[in-house]
Amino acid sequence: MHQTAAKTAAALSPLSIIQGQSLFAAMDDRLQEAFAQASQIQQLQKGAVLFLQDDPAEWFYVIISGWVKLFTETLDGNEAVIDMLSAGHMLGDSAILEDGIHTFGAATVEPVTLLRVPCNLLKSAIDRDHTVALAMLRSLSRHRKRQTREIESLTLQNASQRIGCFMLRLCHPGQAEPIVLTLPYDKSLIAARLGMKSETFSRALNKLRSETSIVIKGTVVTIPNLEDLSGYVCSACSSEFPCADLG
Amino acid sequence: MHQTAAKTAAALSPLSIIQGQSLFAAMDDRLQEAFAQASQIQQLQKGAVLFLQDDPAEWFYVIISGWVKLFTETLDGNEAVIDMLSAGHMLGDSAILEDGIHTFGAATVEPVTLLRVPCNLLKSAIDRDHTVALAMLRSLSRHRKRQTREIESLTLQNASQRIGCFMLRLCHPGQAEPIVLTLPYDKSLIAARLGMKSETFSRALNKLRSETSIVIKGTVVTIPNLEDLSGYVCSACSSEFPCADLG
DNA sequence: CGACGTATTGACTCGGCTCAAAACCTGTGG
DNA sequence: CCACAGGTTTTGAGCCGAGTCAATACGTCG
Repeated sequence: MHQTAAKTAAALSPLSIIQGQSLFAAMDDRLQEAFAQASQIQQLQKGAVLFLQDDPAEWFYVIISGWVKLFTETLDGNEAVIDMLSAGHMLGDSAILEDGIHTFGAATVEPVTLLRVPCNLLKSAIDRDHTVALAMLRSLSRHRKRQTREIESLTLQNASQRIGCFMLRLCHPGQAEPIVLTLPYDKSLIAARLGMKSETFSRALNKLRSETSIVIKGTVVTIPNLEDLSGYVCSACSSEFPCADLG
Repeated sequence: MHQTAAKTAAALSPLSIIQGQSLFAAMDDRLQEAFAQASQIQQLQKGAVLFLQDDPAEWFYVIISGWVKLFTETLDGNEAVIDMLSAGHMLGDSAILEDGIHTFGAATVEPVTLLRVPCNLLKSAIDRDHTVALAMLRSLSRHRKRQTREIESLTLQNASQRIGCFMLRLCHPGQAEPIVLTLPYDKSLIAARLGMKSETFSRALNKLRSETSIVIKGTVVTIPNLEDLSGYVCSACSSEFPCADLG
């Protein structure tokens, strides 16, 4: 898993990371250099907090390896997991458009490598450079779509369907059956991510097992028949299976 | 309510509507004129469909008066109300960033007056004009914030709290107690908007009545004590009462 | 007054949560 | 190699919130 980071460590420079991000792809070389100069690669342990809700946003982050969770905490101490992000995703950048205040918190859930980039640099790049603003628009829009699906999922799908939906999103379109995949992080985290308790997750998984043909053994999931699963899951959703997951 | 539209009908020109929108505020006069030229004012009956999910997006809309509901329908025939919008709000514009396909449906829930604007005009304005792109970014960002609150609300608040939250958002910050307000649309619609059935709404409203000091009589709500209500509602949320409602 | 649509109430079911106990892993040290 | 400690996952029993279906009340408009 994290060997990926170690293996390619030699090839890892801020510049190369930046060039791999669609947000930066449209920038000219000088601007990319400027970003690379101002950024640092960070290695973090499990459970490290990148920032908290209402913090002033100094940095945003690009994930190089590992999983990061976005969350909010309620006054009475509950936590809602808003999203889980992995390699290649950016986070915290949207604070630029929110008066420079983070509207959610972010923490690692395992050892994570990431690139830390100053917000003000991005802010001025957007203000100055039209192509950057357009790239940011595309990024925000993708985000919006993701969130809309989230709302739909929470309102219309039950626990088992949400779990099935989660698994379908781990499948790549052209894959041949039977599809074998590994759950990307702890079940209790998946549960939180899907807005349920881990006990409920466990039971709902059993139900999914009995209602479809999938097989779960530890963290390994086998899907013998995609149609069977998607039939069960997508009936309570507005779009059918290959419901374009948005990077 | 709708007299507002009738009264000011004389002053209503596409141009004046457009100039009242923050998205268009930054445009120069010529561009505003071009938009006004290409737009039309429409009067619609209750239940009119503006567009459906997956429709190619030809137009987007600015609401002049009345309420419009945004929704998605699942394959098995359920409907989720994503948002309810009223005068001054835009809708359908985000399709520009989604390959020109609407990602939700929109329909009126009462007689509505609106301005219909061609999408391609906005699309090219964003592509060409940096200030327009920035305005669009701000608009999308506001939208994103709204959605995030939605997700939080659905995961963390129970039915009564969501109803209370809905009422708090109808209050204006500086208002003196007791606050008297009128529900903006049918209770069954509010229920759908808050992701619950109308029976549940009715019961949850009773509960809210018994747990706080609010008084409901038909469509009129009286809040004798804001703190009392917000204490009940906001404990299950990440931000406290005057949780900036975003236009 | 009667009729229709909206809102409420009642009785029941079911899904998901809580609390508590057992089972399962995984890594550590003897 | 085994035993054990720590965490994670699963299972069990009971509860509560929200959905369903059906019946009743309310309001408003003709």
